[in-house]
Amino acid sequence: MINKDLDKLLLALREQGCRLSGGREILLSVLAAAKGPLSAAEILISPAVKRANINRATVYRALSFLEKENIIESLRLDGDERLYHLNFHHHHHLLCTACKKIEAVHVCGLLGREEKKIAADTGFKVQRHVLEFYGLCKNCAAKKK
Amino acid sequence: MINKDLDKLLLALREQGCRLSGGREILLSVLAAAKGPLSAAEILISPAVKRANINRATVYRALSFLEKENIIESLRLDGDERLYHLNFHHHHHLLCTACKKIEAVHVCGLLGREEKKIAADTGFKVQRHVLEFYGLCKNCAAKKK
DNA sequence: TTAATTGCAAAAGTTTTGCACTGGC
DNA sequence: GCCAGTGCAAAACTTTTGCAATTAA
Repeated sequence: MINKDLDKLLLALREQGCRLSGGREILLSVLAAAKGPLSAAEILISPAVKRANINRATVYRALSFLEKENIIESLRLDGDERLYHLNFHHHHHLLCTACKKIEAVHVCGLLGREEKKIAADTGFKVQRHVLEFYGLCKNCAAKKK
Repeated sequence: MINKDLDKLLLALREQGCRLSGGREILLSVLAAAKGPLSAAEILISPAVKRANINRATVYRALSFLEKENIIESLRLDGDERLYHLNFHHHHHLLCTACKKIEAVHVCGLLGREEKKIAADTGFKVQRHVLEFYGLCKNCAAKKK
């Protein structure tokens, strides 16, 4: 499943006429294997990237390139760094403030309606949204009791 | 109105037993006068802060203190810096990707329901959420046509 | 008085850039 | 062969910290 998603994205890249360099492919495979969004720092210390000796500047350049091409998406959460993940299915996140775990969640229907309402009320034309939930995951909520 | 909001927050600060130093008061007045959330850099170059010669470190320390005390709220959007605004009414933002204007918008009812659903489905206990819309404001949308 | 707040300067952390070299197509 | 992509080192930018001096309560 992960590989199927990844293959689709690689195909999309080629179809957009982009070069698929070694660095970009490794980077995408790291993101595809990750359980949640990764920071540039986490990508840099991932075994695959270290093994291939991919430079910090290259990682940043590839990330911003892939984001521009809509292959990946970046998030700014409370922390200091930007987080990246594959842009395969649009989704949102549940961030546990205790253990820092990040889970994915699908919420969108209701925002579509809201966005239409915003357009009608204010004239603002929504192109995309960012929605993240902060709180306690099941485990941490149980511990706190 | 701005001053009424500000006064309430200053009162809240005192009631929480916090010192109300000159720096903090100026900083809050700058945030109160702003049309949208401000970055630390914008705060630093604001006339009031420059006039009072408030140090960069002081601004950052005051901001994180005030955030901890729930007097202000901070956001991470696409840009590189954190943005701050008074935490008077919880709200969200419409960010114009063309002219960078930021408008406030109130959306929350529907998220409350969604958060209950998340708790029921996943056990995750939502404490707060971040929701921001990116797109084109009325003016910019009209220009693009 | 005295504990909290501030200024200053320096450090830490993240991300970007210039330039010469390499590699994909 | 050509242009896009890369490595390296240095810079830029945002935010934090240690310490001595100051200030609000």
